[in-house]
Amino acid sequence: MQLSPLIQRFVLHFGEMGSRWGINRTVGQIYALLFTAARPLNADEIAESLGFSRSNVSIGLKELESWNLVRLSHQPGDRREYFSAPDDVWAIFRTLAEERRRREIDPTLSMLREVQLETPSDPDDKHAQRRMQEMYELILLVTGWFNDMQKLDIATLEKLMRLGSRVTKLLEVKDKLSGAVGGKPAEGKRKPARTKKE
Amino acid sequence: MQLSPLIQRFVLHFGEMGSRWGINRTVGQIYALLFTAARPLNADEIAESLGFSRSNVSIGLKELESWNLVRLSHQPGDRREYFSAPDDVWAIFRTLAEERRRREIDPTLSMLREVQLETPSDPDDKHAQRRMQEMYELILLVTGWFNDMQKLDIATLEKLMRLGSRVTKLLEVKDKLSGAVGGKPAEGKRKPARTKKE
DNA sequence: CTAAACTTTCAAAAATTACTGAAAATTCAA
DNA sequence: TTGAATTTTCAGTAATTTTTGAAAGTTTAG
Repeated sequence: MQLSPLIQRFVLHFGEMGSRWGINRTVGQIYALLFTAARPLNADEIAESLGFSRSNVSIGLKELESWNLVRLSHQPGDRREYFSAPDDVWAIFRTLAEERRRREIDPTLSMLREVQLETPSDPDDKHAQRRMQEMYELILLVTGWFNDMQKLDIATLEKLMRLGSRVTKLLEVKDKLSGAVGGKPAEGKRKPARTKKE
Repeated sequence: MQLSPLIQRFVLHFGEMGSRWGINRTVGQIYALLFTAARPLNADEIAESLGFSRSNVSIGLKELESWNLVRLSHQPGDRREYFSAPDDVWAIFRTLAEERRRREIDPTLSMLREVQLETPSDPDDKHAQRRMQEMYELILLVTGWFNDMQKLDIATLEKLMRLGSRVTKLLEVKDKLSGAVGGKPAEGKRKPARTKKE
């Protein structure tokens, strides 16, 4: 299967970017191809289109499966497996974020958690442990937030994103309301929220 | 300089994770060491502590500089350069996010933008182009939001994060208010925002 | 300017990772 | 069961990346 220049360009780009994304060229190209394809493709078609060996494609697809980034399907009267990328780009984004967290963040969090339990042997050690704790808390806060955002349904999430930094206006309103009506009072002194111009 | 077991563990972890983060072992370990160190270190100290060759450390530091992740300083009466990681973990997080966007996302965005200008040659091509556009718009929305969030000052950002998915409550309030008071009317039909339980 | 102190560059070696073709394993229709 | 179709594994090779030591380059005190 000959690739059109349009698709070719996309596929090659993903192959090259692969290294920066922590995946290899084969995997990047396979995914790009599946993403743009109008119908599911089987491993032979992929191998032929991209000029990789059949076994290389097999390994690449395994990798993509482990990332939950491909769907498997079958065609009537054909024993081969057909692969496709999920249609919903939001779903893809979520999967990607989730898997990255699982592989790239969670192991670090456990390490940091365990390291907190050890007893520092000198002042330098104590300092190091404090730094690790700061890192731990930041990661926890950010990933927790990410997690929360991922739980929102798409429509809400999109609304929130389009709101962008104007969300601070809502925060101000909220602070005022909860102050006046007697809801949960905010902790600490409250400065007016401001956006910092970069 | 002998590393304590505590710091050793942290340093080795960062070295190993390096591959998943798209940096190499040397760079990961150097950064981990600087992050935990109670004072700036010079290149020789780093090389000795980690058991890398001096030149390897030099290259690693260059890489970290290109990521804006280290600060340079000098000690009185010493010509050597001393390196340290910024104290503020939030600043580190921002730098990291910014650099990653620049290297990992921006090139893809330009490619997608350019590819939109080409004329698809057949229905498959047309489909591919549509998919690329979906991807483009999603990335644009998400990175734009990220950008906005990065502009907030830390206190506000932290408040927002701790609010988590409860932020939807504010969205509801806002919708009600703007409807009643006659603020900027929301575009399209408005369904009550709901969080989807995963 | 010179020499000592320090840093960077670079070619080559070492280590790691990607890729292939052939063979083994699996699956399923008959 | 058998055997044809298909997928996976794996040992060897190729390509890439990392690391090093030596040499070259830079900076600055005197």
